[in-house]
Amino acid sequence: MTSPAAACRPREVLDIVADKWSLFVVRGLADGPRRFTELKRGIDGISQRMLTVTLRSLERDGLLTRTVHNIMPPHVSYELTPMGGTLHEATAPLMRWSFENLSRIDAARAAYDARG
Amino acid sequence: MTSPAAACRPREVLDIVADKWSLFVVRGLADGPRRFTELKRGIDGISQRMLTVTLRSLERDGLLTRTVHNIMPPHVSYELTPMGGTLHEATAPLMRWSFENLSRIDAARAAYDARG
DNA sequence: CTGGATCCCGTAGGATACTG
DNA sequence: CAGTATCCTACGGGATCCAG
Repeated sequence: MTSPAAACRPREVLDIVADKWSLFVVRGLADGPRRFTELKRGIDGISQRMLTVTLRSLERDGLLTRTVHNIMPPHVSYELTPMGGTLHEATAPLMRWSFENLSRIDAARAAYDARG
Repeated sequence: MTSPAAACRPREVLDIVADKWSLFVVRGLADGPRRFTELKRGIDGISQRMLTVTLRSLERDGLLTRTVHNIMPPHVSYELTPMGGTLHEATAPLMRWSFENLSRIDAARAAYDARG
């Protein structure tokens, strides 16, 4: 692509947001540490594989920490890092916007589809 | 904060955000109406097909309007609706977060990969 | 200039089964 | 409980050609 350096690259960070599950995991950890199964129960529709993959990715990005507590029985807890916390705060307006505009978007879609 | 309920479906709206190109298109229209080729030039790496697809999707959701000027040569302009404008505003904190944390994320990734 | 129509490939991601 | 390992399919998305 050889793009000029002038192009800022929100791409890399927005890929975190653009991920299908990342924001839901971040949101699931917003109120404090959670364990794997707690997280899975709290995120509707996520598969165990995608929860694992997403957690690994967020851990790699320094947004959450993974702590193994014991040998047996296995007990692993996940917790947002400070940076993960600020990410969650940064997404708050977007979340609010989502709730406030869901019905309007539904209406727009219906109208668009009706126009054929 | 973050009341536990709200088991709504942010999924549908977050899918807009989770889209690879939507936020870039919204951003490209933030300063006023733009034409197809202007948008394409402004969004680094987007293909003509994905720009078309993304524009259609955003139009369907009521986030932007498409206006065809019946002159030669063909002239189509896209413009954010008020709702599209508020979406852009809602993403502002996230954009700011991106710029502020890019280097930190790069460092976290490097450290993670080094440990691995 | 603004796209629509095809072709084609890589990968995201779901289902399932197995392990420490 | 908290994953890992496969398998497999759908769809995202790039390249290319064509049309109004």
